[in-house]
Amino acid sequence: MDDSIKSKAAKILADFLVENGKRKTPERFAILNSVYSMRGHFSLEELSEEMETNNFRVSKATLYNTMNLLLAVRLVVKHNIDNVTKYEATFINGNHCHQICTNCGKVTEVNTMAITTTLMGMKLKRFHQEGFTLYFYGLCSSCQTKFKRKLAKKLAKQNK
Amino acid sequence: MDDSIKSKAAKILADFLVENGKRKTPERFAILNSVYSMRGHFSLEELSEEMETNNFRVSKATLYNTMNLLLAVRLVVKHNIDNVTKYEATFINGNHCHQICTNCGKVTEVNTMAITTTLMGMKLKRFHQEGFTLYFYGLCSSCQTKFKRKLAKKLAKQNK
DNA sequence: TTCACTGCAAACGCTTTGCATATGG
DNA sequence: CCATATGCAAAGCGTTTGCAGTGAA
Repeated sequence: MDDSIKSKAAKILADFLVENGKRKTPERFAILNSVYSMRGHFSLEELSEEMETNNFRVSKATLYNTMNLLLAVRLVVKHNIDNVTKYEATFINGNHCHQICTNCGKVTEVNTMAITTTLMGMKLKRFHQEGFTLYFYGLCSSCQTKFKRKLAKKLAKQNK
Repeated sequence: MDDSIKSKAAKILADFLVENGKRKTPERFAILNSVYSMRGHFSLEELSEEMETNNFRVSKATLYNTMNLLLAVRLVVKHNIDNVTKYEATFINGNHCHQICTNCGKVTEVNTMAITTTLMGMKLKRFHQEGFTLYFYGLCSSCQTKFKRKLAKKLAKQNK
């Protein structure tokens, strides 16, 4: 991961902490560092493992507490898909949308610059927007073909 | 709630059940009926209460099971905001977006026809879209003013 | 008649909480 | 110094699971 991104993220966190009268503890920066070492979606457990490979152990309580801080600053986004919680660093990969297959549950990412700029540029009433999360629901390509085959079979049966 | 919407929803469910070799049990239709009697976001518990006022009691297992069916047909959408799960009937109020305040957690709805038509019309690669969910994150108006006051105080202090 | 569905209660696992200890400012 | 954070372990609670009984097809 690009270190300049990491240091930018650390600065954002530091400013936020000072601004809100919170402490700049080593745990918080170590967690942020690990978060920005992860690729794509990750669970708390996976994050914890990443931290241990860096020889930095933190308690679950601290992990949860810190992730909530990172969420508040939007250095991290949280997803809850099929009752599974995953996190994602926001600076990496920037704003992107997710496609979720309602049949098999597969999640894929879509980069849609057009949408991003439209949505980020939106002026909302009585609301100061800082970001967004967008999920598309539907059928992934392999589930589509499954359904087509199923349908074809059914029609063949009817025409017998 | 408009009964024609309820009966349309019931038809969608019935078709889905037949299509997938599932049974048309009274519980499933009673649950759907209650779902479409709710206003806005609701929890499973609130849904359960609504059902009891209709003198129809179902077990939690059945409630969860059925809500998953309704989610699969997209007769219902599930939100998980601040670790709280809420459901919402999709036919009522159609497609709309949510504004979530990252400071106080307040959730408000936005009707943005423009966005809806843009997003629904989007052709996604290797994906057959059937709907979407969009969340805007930022500061609600009252939290904005709070921050402004805080900032003003701070500046006044510095200029002393 | 059969197999999917329901109800019940127990199990599960993620998240929160309380308290003693440690530490940043 | 003291208010905030951390670690640990226990508690909490929404969701899932297993199994026996029920009922739709």
